[in-house]
Order: sequence, then structure tokens, then C-alpha cells
Amino acid sequence: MSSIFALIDCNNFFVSCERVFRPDLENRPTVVLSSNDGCVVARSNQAKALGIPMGAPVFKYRQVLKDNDVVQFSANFELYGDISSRITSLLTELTPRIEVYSVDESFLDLQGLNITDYAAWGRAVKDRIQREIGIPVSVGIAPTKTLAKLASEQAKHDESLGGAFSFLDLSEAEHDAMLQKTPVKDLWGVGWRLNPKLKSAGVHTALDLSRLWPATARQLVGSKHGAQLVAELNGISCHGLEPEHQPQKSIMRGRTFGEDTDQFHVIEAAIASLASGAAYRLRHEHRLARSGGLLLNTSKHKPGFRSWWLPITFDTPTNDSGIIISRLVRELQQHYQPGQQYHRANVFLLDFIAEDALQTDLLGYVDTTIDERSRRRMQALDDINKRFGKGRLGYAAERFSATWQPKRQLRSPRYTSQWSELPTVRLYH
DNA sequence: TCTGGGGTCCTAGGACCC
DNA sequence: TCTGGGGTCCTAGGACCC
Repeated sequence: MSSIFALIDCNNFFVSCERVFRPDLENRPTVVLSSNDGCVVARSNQAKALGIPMGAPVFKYRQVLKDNDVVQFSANFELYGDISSRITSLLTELTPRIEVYSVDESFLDLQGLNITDYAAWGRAVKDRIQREIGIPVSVGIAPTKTLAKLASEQAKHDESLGGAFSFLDLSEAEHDAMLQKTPVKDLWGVGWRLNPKLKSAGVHTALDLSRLWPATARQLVGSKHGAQLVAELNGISCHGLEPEHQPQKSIMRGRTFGEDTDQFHVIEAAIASLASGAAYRLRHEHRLARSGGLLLNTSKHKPGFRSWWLPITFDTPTNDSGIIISRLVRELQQHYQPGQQYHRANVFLLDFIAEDALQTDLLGYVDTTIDERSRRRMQALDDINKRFGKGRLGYAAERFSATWQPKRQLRSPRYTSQWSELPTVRLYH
């Protein structure tokens, strides 16, 4: 039996989240900005109609935003994450076979669900999420994930469909017509590098791609990826549902500084804070890192762009914030160059093992005293922060400076994740 | 003046082994 | 000094996703 996937894709997700608590913005052009208020990361339909592209630098569109009275928000990830998990729980009621693909998209496996009219089922799901959570979604249904993506895009752009589109009931001619009108660049798996390459080979539409000789597809797109892309367009599923939460293979925390800096202590504070966040995440997953690193760079948009990769390894795998911070700061001390205008820092943790895996050094010697002390220290740190609020207790280096922190001047209240920022409702009678 | 923050997977090539 | 197939492991870089 062939597979059946549904993709539930939230429309303009970050903007839609802001509108849940600001219904007055329903018809106003609205954008959400990146953490430094530097570029546009989500746009309402009205903002899209003004020609503001995804990733648009704010300074270039300042006039357009002003002339059209566009409402702007700094990204409020606490809010978006919370609303995302509400949608996930609703979808889990429909079927446990769900893959949460990103903060605003989930795939469902519909095999064996006894659905007679898939498009109608999709419209019902859309209506329920709108009613119960307040977020508009598009539902795409197809035998492969690649086609389900395409179907959800179709549902999003053709209002007459009521928010859902299914590939399952199409005739061969209708199927081909859908692929014919889809440019290759709109396909899942075709990015800015492959698009010009395909076009210069005469492959302009999804239909062209679906009819390529396998050997040609392998050569143009890559041996594995090319073959899979063609098969998926022809209804042969290559990407199954991946329901279990796969443990991540790397943890990265990075931030563009509020302003470029050459101050050692400012960079040190940034690194300490980023490392704290990354280490916390690692402890949360009960894992230890064997290696990691620090990536520093100057601004890409200024002459003399440079970047430095400073790798670290741990003789004993660790998730101890203090150990990780001190190793990274030592690297910084050795490689910091006075006078460079540093723009951004990324902290990486890599090469994980489970916390309860036996750890030994080269001689097979386990120093349980140190391990136990570190573990208890981190436990106390996390307990205190859980009880008294995120970031209440931290390492001194994190507080050396706050000037690296990005501007978030337009952030909305964390309506659902901070007691102090709950919305107020007044009732008159 | 002002351009995000997370991630994954694949491939090619070099070093090394028998 | 050169010949040769077959294998593994590692790394850097490229490409993609949201």
C-alpha cells in the first residue's frame, strides 16, 4: 500500500501568533523582525503585497514600512514556541503518527485512518485549529512529502480551496498540470544554487524535473538527492515519517551583537551567556559533549570580513557550564585580536554521549569525585533558576557586559509564558 | 548607522591500513 | 622505486531546510 502524508503548515506563523493577542491587527500589514530588529523574518499577506521579501534588511525598507504604517514586532520566540506546542497536541489527537518538522509545520501519516474525502478532512482540521488556537493553517495531502509540500502551497494560494488541497484524487492530466505550473525553485530540496543549474539545463518546472532520466537527475542534482527528488515527484515515497524525537547531533547558540565591538570583556560576556544556554540544553537532554568550538566573525557587509574557528575538545565529556565557559574564554584569550570589530559569536557543542555512559580517560580511570561535584553544582544551578526565574543565577562572566545583547525593542509581551506579562481583561456589566 | 538563529545531510578527497 | 585493488576514518565544504 502506498503512503499518504498530510502537511499542516501554519500561514505567516510568527505574524499569526502576534495576531492571536492583537485581533485589531487582522487586516493591517504586519512584520516580525529578527532578534536584532535587523531583518524581516515573517510577513502578513498585506506586507507581502507591499513587496517586502523574506529576509529583507529593515534599513532598506524603512520608508516602505513607514509609508504603509506597517506594524513591526521583534521576534518573541517564547510565545511562538508555546503556540506551536498547542498545535502539536491538537494534531496528536488526530493521530499519534506525527512528525513535528519545524516550529510551524508537521507531517501526519494518514494511512489506515478511514478518511473518504481527504480535502474535506483537511478543511475540517484547518477549521478546528483556527477555532481552538486561532492560527490559520494550510493542509496539503499527497503520497509523498515533496508533493504534500506542494499541495499545502496550493492550498495557501488558492482561496477557493478552503485551506486544503489533496493530490490523491487527481487524474494524471491534473497531476501533470500542477507540476507544470510549479517552477523548480519552489520545490522542497531546490535552493538558490540548484535553481540556476537546473534552468541552464532546460529544467524549468517540476514536470520537467519529474521526467528527467535518472542518470541526468543524478548528475545535475547529486546522486542520492537527485534520484529521490524525481521519484517523490512521481508519487514514490523516499522520505518516510520520522516520528521519534531524534536526538540532535549538535547544539549551537549564536548571536549578532547589538553593536560591533573590539572589547574583550564584551565578547567574553557574550560567549559565557551563549555557552550557558548551550550547556543547559545539553543537561536538559542528559547528555555530555566531547568537543565543541567557538566561531567568531566580523561583519560580512564590511570590508575585510574575517572569521575564526576555535575548536575545543574535552578530555572528560562534560555538560558543566563553568568548564565549557572557561575553555572557550581561554581560546578567546589566545586568539583575540585587539582592534578587530567583532560582529557575532557562535558557540558549538558537538560529539555527544549519554550522561549515564561510563566515562573514562585513556587509562580507564574514572574520577567520580569531580564528576559528582560537577553534576551537583549544575543541578543546584538549574534548580535555582527553575524556581526563581531563567537567568537568576549565572556565571560572573555572563554579567561583564550587556552591550552585546541584541536590541529587541519591539517585542510583544510573553502572554503565555510569563505570569507578569499576562494579558489583562476587563469585564463591565 | 542598520543584513537572524537555529539545524541536517551528502560528497570529495586525503591519510592510512592490508 | 613502482605496482594495485579494496577498505575505513576523518575533515572541509557545499547544499539544503525552517
